[in-house]
Amino acid sequence: MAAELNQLCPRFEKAIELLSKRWTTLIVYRLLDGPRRFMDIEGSLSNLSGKVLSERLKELEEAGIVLRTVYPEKPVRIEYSLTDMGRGLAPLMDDIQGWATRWIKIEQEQS
Amino acid sequence: MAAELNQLCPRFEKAIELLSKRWTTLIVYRLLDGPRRFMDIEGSLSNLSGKVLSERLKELEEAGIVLRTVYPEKPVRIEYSLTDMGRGLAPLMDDIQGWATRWIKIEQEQS
DNA sequence: CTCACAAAATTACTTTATGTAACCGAGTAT
DNA sequence: ATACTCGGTTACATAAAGTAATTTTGTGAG
Repeated sequence: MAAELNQLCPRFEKAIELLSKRWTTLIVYRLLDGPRRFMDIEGSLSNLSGKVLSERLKELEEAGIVLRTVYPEKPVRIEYSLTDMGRGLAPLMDDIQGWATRWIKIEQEQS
Repeated sequence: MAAELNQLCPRFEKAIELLSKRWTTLIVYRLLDGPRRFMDIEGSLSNLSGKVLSERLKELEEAGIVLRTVYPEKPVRIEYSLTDMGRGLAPLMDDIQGWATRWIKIEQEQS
């Protein structure tokens, strides 16, 4: 019956909703290096299917994080890049990297 | 046929795998305020089911992020709290909050 | 001890999200 | 025309998450 005592900040909630979807963070991470084509992203993240990549890119474009650019060249070329909003996620990635380096242990196979 | 050109840091990958699971970040966020009981976490995050909360807490405990403490009181009390590793995620949360405040727009209902 | 109670977890079942692979469509090259 | 590439979708199969009932564990009442 009682409402939640501690409401979350709606922006924070929205951000989490976006970022904690499977693959989203890794796609953004890949795009931090620069613009990439559909194929390149798909090929660089194993187990990521074209179907889901397509969905995620649409969501990210809709959210203003990713920009889709069509280059009308010989074979038309489509590139995905980060907007300022997307590049604003860089410090976040650094935090994750830093935290992971400090705390995550990778298990070596025992021979 | 060709292997991926840019391998991800395994620690980074592991961190993302942990943190980008649905609910994980929000559970950790709630625990940043201090220890909480199962019921309290469940009640404070709408749509989070007890089943998944149970799974996530086990994963987080396994990963060393969350500590489960049993207090043998009148009705036994079980509290979940963050370890140092878990508290190490605080800056990340702050970054997300900062990014969200800067970039996320919340749509108001039009009357 | 047996019964009832409460919180923490689990189980069975339904719904949603993701993975797989085949296919479409536009543009080029042969 | 034929075949090939890239971006994208569709149909179908599997895995993850939501719902609600149930079990477990430990208390206290009788």
